[in-house]
Amino acid sequence: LAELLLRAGALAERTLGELASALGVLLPDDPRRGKGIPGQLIERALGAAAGGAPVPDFEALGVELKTVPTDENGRPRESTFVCSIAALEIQHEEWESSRVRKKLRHVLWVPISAEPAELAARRIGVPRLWRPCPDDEAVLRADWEELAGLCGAGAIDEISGTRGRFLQVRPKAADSRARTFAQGPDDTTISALPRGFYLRACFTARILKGES
Amino acid sequence: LAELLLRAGALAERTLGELASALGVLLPDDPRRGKGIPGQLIERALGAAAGGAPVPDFEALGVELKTVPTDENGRPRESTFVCSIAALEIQHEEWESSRVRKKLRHVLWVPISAEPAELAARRIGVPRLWRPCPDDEAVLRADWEELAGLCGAGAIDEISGTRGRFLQVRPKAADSRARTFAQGPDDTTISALPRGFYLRACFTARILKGES
DNA sequence: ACGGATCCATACCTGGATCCTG
DNA sequence: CAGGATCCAGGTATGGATCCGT
Repeated sequence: LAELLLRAGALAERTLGELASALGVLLPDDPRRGKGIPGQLIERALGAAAGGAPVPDFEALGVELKTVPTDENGRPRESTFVCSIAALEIQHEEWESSRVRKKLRHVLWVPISAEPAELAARRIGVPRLWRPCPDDEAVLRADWEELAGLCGAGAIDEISGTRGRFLQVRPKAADSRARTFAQGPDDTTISALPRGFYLRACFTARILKGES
Repeated sequence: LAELLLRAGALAERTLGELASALGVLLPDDPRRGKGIPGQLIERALGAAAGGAPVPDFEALGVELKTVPTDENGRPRESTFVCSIAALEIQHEEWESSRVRKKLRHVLWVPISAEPAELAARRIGVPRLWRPCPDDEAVLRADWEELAGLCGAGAIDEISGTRGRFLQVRPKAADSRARTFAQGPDDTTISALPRGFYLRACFTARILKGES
């Protein structure tokens, strides 16, 4: 853990362009074409496990890595994706064993300034290792239980991004025509837009400021 | 059904090259690079539903399409792939509702001479619409129950291609390093090579000769 | 001769997220 | 300004099968 923090701290003040050339990665000119690049560069720089596996980024430590784009004042510009929703299985899940809780038990946050827009010039900030305090976990749990409850009750299409105080449900798909199978009313199955859990920017702002 | 047979019959004696140019498809020179091309050309020529969906090729008719490569005497040169094995779910399946049985309930067989090797010169043969007779279905069922039973009991890695009289289990993967999750002994989960069900050539030979 | 190994394409899913318009 | 829409990569699954070494 100490080593992870050291290595992450050593990235602060460097630009993504420096990181990319050190790793031999070519950056796209248009940032819209590389939405996931910052996160993947930091993963590689810190030796995180590569995608796919259902394990934390730093498995031995149980630590998840999240990069977050900030404005010039260090405030998050965006919400943070947590995980996708398995819309047929969530009705059988409980908060204690949920994917959201697992992802958020221990997180290394790495802020990255989104000014300027050009990927190569964006500058990495000071990382912060975080665990939710009991009060925050209580809110996350309440949000999760409300949202997961709606999904499990066949009301996934009734959920809008306005629900939830820290945690929200929003689309997570290639486009709005994408479809997955979801729980419908009364044990039926419906076709629905794939969705995921996200942390609101107001919550991650508190984390980055050290108020959580 | 009559129309399907008419259209399939109209393909007999034509070459894959003729079909490909009629459909605007470019054939690879090396047949090893186009193992699935003959089947896909026939699918398109007959207006079968394209891949992906868990439905028969001709859904309204409940008919599955299978092409089979033959030697100069019309004997199958290869076994015929039926379907992949969902190695974690097969323990809950029964023959009556199995994917193998669904696929084989009603099949339009289209033989295609594999001489010469060059794809464009291969000639389509006379199609045959087939349903398994009760005796054959009894053998298929016995084979399936033996093989599926082994999978469900966590012995998928014990199955070799020698088991089964008409139906066998063989690898179905990009290569031998591919892995999927499978049922292990005593409710454990193991990592195993993906496998599929295949019909032996001795069985499809009888079908093509009209002896089944 | 045939059992194990392999080839191609498409779709879906997850994980990395940010874009953008009303 | 934030909820809905979207972008990319990589892995897995399935469906179309045939290749090839022992």
